[in-house]
Amino acid sequence: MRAVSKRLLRRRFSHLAVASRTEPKSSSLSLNSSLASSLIEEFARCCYQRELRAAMRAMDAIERTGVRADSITYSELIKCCLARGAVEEGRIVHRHVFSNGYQPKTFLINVLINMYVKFGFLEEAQKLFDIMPERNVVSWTTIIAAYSNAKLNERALEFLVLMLRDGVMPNMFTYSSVLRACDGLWNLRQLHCSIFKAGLESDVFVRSALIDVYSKLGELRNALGVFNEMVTRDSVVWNSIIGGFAQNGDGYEALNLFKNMKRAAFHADQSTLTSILRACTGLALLELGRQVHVHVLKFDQDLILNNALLDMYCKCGSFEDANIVFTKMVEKDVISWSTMIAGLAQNGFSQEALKLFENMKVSGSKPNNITILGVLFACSHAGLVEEGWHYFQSMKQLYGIVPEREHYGCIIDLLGRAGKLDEAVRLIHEMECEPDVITWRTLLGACRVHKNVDLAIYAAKQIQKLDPEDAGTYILLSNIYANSHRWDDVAEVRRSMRLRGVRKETGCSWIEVDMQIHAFVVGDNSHPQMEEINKHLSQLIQRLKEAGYVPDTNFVLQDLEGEQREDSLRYHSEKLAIVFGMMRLPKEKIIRVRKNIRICGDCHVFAKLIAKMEERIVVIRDPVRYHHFQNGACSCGDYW
DNA sequence: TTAGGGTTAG
Repeated sequence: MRAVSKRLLRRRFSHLAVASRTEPKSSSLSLNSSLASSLIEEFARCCYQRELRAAMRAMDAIERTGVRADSITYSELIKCCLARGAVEEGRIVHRHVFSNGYQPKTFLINVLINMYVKFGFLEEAQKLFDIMPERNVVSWTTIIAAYSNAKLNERALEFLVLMLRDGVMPNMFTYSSVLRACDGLWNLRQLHCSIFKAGLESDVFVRSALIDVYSKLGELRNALGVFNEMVTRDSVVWNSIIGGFAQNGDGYEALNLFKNMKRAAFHADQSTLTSILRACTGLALLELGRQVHVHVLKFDQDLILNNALLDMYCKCGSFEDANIVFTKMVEKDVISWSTMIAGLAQNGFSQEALKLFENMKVSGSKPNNITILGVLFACSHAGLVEEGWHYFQSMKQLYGIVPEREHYGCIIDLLGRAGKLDEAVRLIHEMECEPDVITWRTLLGACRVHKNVDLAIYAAKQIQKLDPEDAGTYILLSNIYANSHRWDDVAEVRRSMRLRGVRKETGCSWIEVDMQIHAFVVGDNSHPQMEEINKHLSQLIQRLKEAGYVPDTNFVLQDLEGEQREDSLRYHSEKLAIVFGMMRLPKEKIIRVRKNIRICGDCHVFAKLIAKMEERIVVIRDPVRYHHFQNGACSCGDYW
């Protein structure tokens, strides 16, 4: 126990001595002021040391002497209850506050409301708020913040309107709370205007809330505008803007802002590092991620940060590192398990993912909808039809998780890949939720693998009904026609694309070498070493051909002939990136390539052969999964 | 007495 000096107690609780002299006394009891003073001193000591039970006893004793504790005394006791998480004692104080028909001051009711809010009893907070004779800005702000935090956005905004009608002016506390309740740009702009009119736009809390909400709505230019206008920034504001860019998939800008943050002499804390890890994850920057890991060690008990680290290693294709972090983690939650399960599944270790799911259940952690998605993904990508069905059908019964569109999507993928296209279509029609573009595109992908042209056309038409601008559909359809040598239909698809202004996403691959990112796009010769890369690639292809490699021209979209067809395959961006990696990275280093569209069959064969012939490990991450190439094989088992 | 930032899928 801490030793407390009397001087400190007097300074902190000087008001109590005053209270013992000024508060109304019971008429039937004469006050023994010396007894009250000593009890008050005992009460103050207990509150200061958070000895709740002793403080409650002291409060009882004080009131038995006929002294009613004042508002500040009660509020100290409520702080004590909050610090101890003592709900029942909080309720007892509540009863004391209102005993003998006493009408407490607005200040004290606010404290009680705040106590119920912090304990999570919103209804009780609301009841107290309703019976208040007078409500000040703190009363309104406390209740608005409570609804904002509970994600009851409409209610929070409704109370702001009621507050204004009541003639109470919101302050910076109110605005920073209510901003989080904005789920649309219209509300946000209105509030931003009100903040400006009230002259509160310079408050750092309000600014960080504005940055955060603009970011969450994807309005990064507005978020950056608010940030740039700030004269004085603190670390939370920096974290808000960095997090905003990281969460919206602009890792480059997040990293750039992080550099500026360091230049402005701010240190990275857990929140900063989490966002930076997310940026590394999005850009597949494993080496930078490893450097961030060194800083994460300072916060090795931080669960959120460790989870971000797990995700970074999984998504950057280094499952070994993820496993080391996961094993060392003292605390694991459903996100840690789900990240690892999905990470294993995406990296092609389906059986291991399912084993980990069993371990998770043994550990007592309860799976959520995302965990099950990872499990179904593992089954789907390994062609485990029976296991997938089992998990899908039991998820509601065992874990109370209602299948959502994404879960159906995994099963449609599972059935489709296994060639059970009719069953996949039947399931789409039986879904409890409406199929969306992704559902139909999943079926379309399966049609392409199994060359079912008629069903592909049906699926594509469903997609085009929902989204006539979807470029992916045109590409897949064009692919199917090309593989069936239906060049007239290919031309028709391309004509429709031109008419609608739909453009195919250009394939791009990235590779990190010496902490620099190198990007490769078909037909773009701007890379300074492109001549050397092309030369190296031609030599490699020649050697591969001598070893039996035949370019698979079925993946060529255009209706080209002979060598022209081969050429368009030769310069696929992932091939350029792999060759560049071979040129620049030592043999023991893994060649890690990130791609914006899915890997084609020819590049897949190429990577397998290169891995064998050059004795290298190649990892390619496409938007859906990872391919680990080693010894002439891929972790996906050629099923993707 | 009231307020701000970070993690899993899609």
